[in-house]
Parts: sequence; structure tokens; C-alpha cells
Amino acid sequence: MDSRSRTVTRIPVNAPTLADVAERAGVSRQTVSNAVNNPDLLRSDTLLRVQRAIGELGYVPNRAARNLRTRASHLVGLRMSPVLEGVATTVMDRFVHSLVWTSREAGYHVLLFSGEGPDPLEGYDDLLRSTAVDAFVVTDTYLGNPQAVWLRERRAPFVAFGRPWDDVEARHPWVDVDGAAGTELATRHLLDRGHTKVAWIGWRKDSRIGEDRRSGWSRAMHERGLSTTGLASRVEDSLGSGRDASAHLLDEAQPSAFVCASDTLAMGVLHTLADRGLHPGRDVAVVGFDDSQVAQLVHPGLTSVRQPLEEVAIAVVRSLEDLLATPSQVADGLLLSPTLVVRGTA
Amino acid sequence: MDSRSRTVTRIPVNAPTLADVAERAGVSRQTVSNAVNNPDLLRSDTLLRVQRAIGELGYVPNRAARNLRTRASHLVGLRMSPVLEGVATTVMDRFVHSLVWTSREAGYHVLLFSGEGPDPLEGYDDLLRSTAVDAFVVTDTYLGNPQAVWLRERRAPFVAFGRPWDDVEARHPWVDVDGAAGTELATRHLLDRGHTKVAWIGWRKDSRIGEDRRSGWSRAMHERGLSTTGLASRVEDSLGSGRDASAHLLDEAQPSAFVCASDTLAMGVLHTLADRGLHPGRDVAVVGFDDSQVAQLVHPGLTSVRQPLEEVAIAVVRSLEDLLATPSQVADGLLLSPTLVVRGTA
DNA sequence: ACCCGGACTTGGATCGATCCAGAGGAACCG
DNA sequence: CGGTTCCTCTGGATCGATCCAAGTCCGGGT
Repeated sequence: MDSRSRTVTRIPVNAPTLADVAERAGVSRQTVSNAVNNPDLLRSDTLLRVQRAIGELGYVPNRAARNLRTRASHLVGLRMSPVLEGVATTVMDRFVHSLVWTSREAGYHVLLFSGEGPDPLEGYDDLLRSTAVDAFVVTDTYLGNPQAVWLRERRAPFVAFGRPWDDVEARHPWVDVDGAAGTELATRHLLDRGHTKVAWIGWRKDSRIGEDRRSGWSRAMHERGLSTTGLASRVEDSLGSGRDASAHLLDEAQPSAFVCASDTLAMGVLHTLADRGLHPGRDVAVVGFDDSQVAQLVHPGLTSVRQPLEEVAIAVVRSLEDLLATPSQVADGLLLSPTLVVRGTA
Repeated sequence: MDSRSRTVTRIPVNAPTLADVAERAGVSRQTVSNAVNNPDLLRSDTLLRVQRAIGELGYVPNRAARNLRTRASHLVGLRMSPVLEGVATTVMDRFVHSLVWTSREAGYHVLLFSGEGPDPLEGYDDLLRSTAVDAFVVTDTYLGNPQAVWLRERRAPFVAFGRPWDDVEARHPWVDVDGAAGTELATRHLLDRGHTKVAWIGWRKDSRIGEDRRSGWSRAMHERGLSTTGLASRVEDSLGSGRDASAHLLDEAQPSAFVCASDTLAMGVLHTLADRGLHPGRDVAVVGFDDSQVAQLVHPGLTSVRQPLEEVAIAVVRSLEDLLATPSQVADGLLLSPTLVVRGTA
């Protein structure tokens, strides 16, 4: 069962070690180590000599040895949540890209791992205890997700992309995007263009993110003295749900515009419009959320709220650095504002 | 004796080591090591005793130490190519997911890193030489991409997702999807439904992948004795290009169906159809390639060629295991067949 | 002439697991 | 009964870099 193969593949060329460099430069190992990690400690001519030796030999420090000694791996773990086919994964994709990019500049690499089976916690433990990663980036801190609590209990260093919605005791650093501000932006945009009956299609009530986004819509509506009664629908995040919900809303309340909690739902609205021969953007306005691939490619372009994932990644990495530098630091949260990408549907 | 300093300032909780387990179980370190890596070597009662000690202490082997000794990291490196906004990244996303999942079962984790700047090779070198990864998975082996050649020269273990198109000397393992078979499938599907003028919109001639996919279309056409003259267009992979190319083709050759080298191009065709008040699937058929998010969500559903990325990932990992087990093995290539996902547009 | 502190450098110990060579028994064999 | 083999298990050495405590060198102060 657990008989993993112990076969070892050697790197064909024997990599030079610190000692090799030291010998060549005529200094001690420690001096070479300092030349790499604390150049300020060396006299300039010694530094130059060592650096030349390093260059000539093509020396690169051995990670495993360094990791062992320093008890750090310079890796951050990121769990890939199971793919839900049909649900927009673009967000994660963009975020991962940004994260990898930003991490590199901070001297970190990203280690991907997958949750195995039903228990989302499995996998974290081994990686942490085996010192495979220094910290985690946690992405789905939705209601009831035990990851944050669990990680806190284990004193595992982590930064969350997503607010600790209902965990009052949470003291961990997090970065999130102000979803309500996004939908408010979207709704105002529609109201400014003359719409008065703007409908909402969002997620089920137990989704904190969904309720947050909904609140932006409702705030914008009430701000202008408009009623939201009968204009909201809460469904699952799927194409079919969006389609059905929009059909129902059109029949019952005749809204002239839709704001949706996701691009997937917005696409559902577009289906309904197509079914009825209505033109998105001309007859009925539609706004999605996430600025996914689909939003960019569909005709005539889906107006959508775009999360500043690049900035999120930067903030996450910064938090990570702070966290690892001073473990007992006071945790901080950061809320970033999304933008509205206007296209043909609104 | 084992006089480990109790005044550790770094990490409050000292993870138990092999020696701790050994002491508790009343055996030597080596025996514990064997219990973990080669259970067969132990007498069953000893094994049980050690396993109990492991469980009681919650022992997890330290990766860094193991990596140092065995000169292996059990990590595979995957380079994230720069994001091209607007181009379907769904393929990579799905592939990465599958790869992470499959790797886990093989005892590997995936290390993401990013190409920095213009040189796609930078990054590989450091990771390899610093023994940060055991091997690489290379994803874009398109024409002129020097990665494969470079990696071969360095004798870096790697498996490619993608054929070594024009590198006759290539001896590395690879896995690829038969794009021509996919477009052939798509074209036949259209021909079977009565279409005779099936147009092609693909990539520029210097793209080997593009030419391969094109060949599937042309093969299927000629097979039925149909001419392809004036029915093909080669453009950049963008929405606008697809839109323009399809408009031009409709004007010049009046095709009743389009087969495209990508979903992005296919979406361009849908734009043209929308511009002209034509209904996809009813007036003009359209088939894309990659079965991206967009294909699934757009109205009325874009028929598309789907790559078996899960199988690709499995094959890649298998190759990786073989490669690392027997470095001098004869390289093999594997070509998998895509499928056609039929939706509303065809 | 002697001590002092700062700048710079050094060798030994160490991180934790695995490799290696060999020891101790029990079983087997002539 | 001694010798051989197989099965288990052991302790020292090792991987390569960093931590640590201490050493050398040097100019300045008394």
C-alpha cells in the first residue's frame, strides 16, 4: 500500500557545494555563506573574490540543506479546491497567476496541493508538520469552512483571501474584495442610465459572500428611494438557475436590468433573453460578477464587476512576509475595491 | 547524549523527530526509518510497536532532512506562462488541476513558478540546481520554444505536454492530444448533418499546433471529395480576428459551417452571426476547440472539441515516475484522442 | 607597552533523515 | 557441533548549509 519507491535520481552533474566555493576562494565556508546571505559583513575585496568563485563554479545553494538548517522552506501552500465544472474558475486562475508572480519577487514559490476527499483539512497537516511549506494561502473561507479555525488552532501561519465572516475571534491576516461595493457600483451605473427596476439574482441566503454582494445592490436601490421588493432571487450558482430565476423575475416584476452575483448567473439571464428574442443591453441590461473569460468573449460583451486580483495577490504576499517575519504580529485585514468593466450588456 | 536545548526561541512546539519515535518504541532510528519507508523489512510485532509510537507522538518525517539525504524533493516544477488576457486559459487551468490531483497519488506535489521576463529558461536552472524540484512538466513546446532543447542539454528530467514538433533529436517523454483527430471529428459531424461548405478559421501558418488542427479539417473534407479552396483563414487567436475572418469568409464563400482552432475564434464567429442577425446552430453551424468555460455558458452552447486533460495528466505523471525511476529509459510519446462535445451551435 | 572595541573571518556543532557496513540471533545443513 | 545463510536490527557517518562562539587583525586610547 504505502510502499513508495525510494529510487533516487541524481543530478548528472555534481553540483558544487559551499565548501567547493570556499576552497576555491580561499576562505571558510561561513564566509561564503555570508557572501550569499549577508554580503554586508564581508570586506569588499573578499566579497568580490567569493562572488567570482561562485560565478566560476556556477554555485547554487542547495535548498534542502538550507531548509533543514533554517527550518524554513520558502514555499507557501495553496490548496486547489475541487473543480466544479461549469462554475467560473477564472477568478482562481487569475489569482494563482498573480500569486505566483508576486511570490517570486518575495523569494517564495507556490506549492499546489489538493484537498483529498471530503475533509478539506487533510493535506494541510502533513505539509505543515513535515516543514514542506512555511505558510498557507487560504482561499475559500466561506461560512462553515473550518480551515481558518483549524489553522488557527494549530498556530499554522496563513493569510486568507476572504474575510473571516462570522469568526469573531479570528486574528489572522486577510485580504478581501468589497463585493458590496462592486454590486453597488454596478447598480448605480444602471440607475444612472435610467433604469429603475433593477433585479438581483444571487446565491442562497447562507452564503455570506452572496449576501454581501446583495447588500450593495439593495443599498444602491434604497439610496435612490427605489423599492427592492419582489426584485430579488436567491438560487444556486449555475447557468440553469440563472435562466430560470430571470425568466421568473421577468414574468413577475418586469425589471429592465439585472445585477448578478456571478458571471455564470448573468449568462443564465442572457439565455433567457435569447429565448425571448430580447437583446441584452438594448432591451434588458445585465451585469455579472468576476469579469471572467466568458464576460469578455460573449456577444455583445458582458458588463461585469472585476476583482483586483493582482492587488489582492500583492497584499497577500506582503501579509505573508510580515507574518513570517514577526509571528506574533497583530493581524490585519485589508479590503480592496473592485471596478466595473462596462461592455455591451449594460 | 541527546541534549537538545529546551530553550528554542524559534518555534514553540518542537515537532517530534525520528529519534524521539525510536526512543519511545525502544528501537533504533534506522528501524523507525524502515518502518516508514520499507515496512516489509520489519518483524510484524516491531512494526506495530513503531507505528504505535508514531501515532502517539504524531510523528511526520521532516521533508527537508529527507530531501537532503536522498537528493530528491518529490516536487515537480510547472512553469506558469504569462497570462494572455482574453485567450482561453481554461485548458491550462483544467490541466493543472488534474496534474495536482494525479501527482498527489504518486507522492508528488506541484511547484509553480513563473517565467521571468523574456527568457523562458530562467527559473528552470535555479530550481533544478538547487534541488528544489526533481523534474519539470513543460507545457508549451510550440515551434521555436527552446525549453525542450535546453532541458535536454542540461539533462534535466522532464515530461512535455505537447509533441516535439520539429525536434527530430528529441528523446524525451511526451504526451499530447491529437488535434487533427479532433477537428476531423468536428468536421465529420458537420458533414454528416448535411453541410458541404465547412470553413476553417485557424492560426497562423507558423503554428504547428494550428496546422495540425487544420489538417484534420482538410482531411475530412477531402475524404468526402469536397474542396477546401477559399474556405480557410489563418489569423491570430483573438476574438476580433475570428470576427473579421468569419465575416470575410461569409461574404466570399458563403460557408454554412465553421470549424475553429479555438473557442476564442469560434466566439468571434458568433459575434459576426449576431451582427448579421443569423442564428448559430440554425443558420450557421460553429464548432470551437477546447471546451472552455465560454463554450459551456454561451447561448445556445458552443459545440467544441474537448481535450482529455485528465488522461493527459495521468499519462504525464506516469511518464514522470518512469523517468525518475529509470533515468536512462527510452523516451516514449503518447497521443490521446479528444472528443466532441455537441451543443447548440452544431 | 598594553588594553580595548570593532570589523572581519573561522572551525566545530547542528538540523533530521537515510546510507552503509556490520552485529546478534535463529534457523538450516552437512 | 561448527559453519553458513537469512532475517532483524543497530550505531556511526553523511547529505550541505547555517548557527554559534570564538579567533585574528587593526587602529586608537592611556
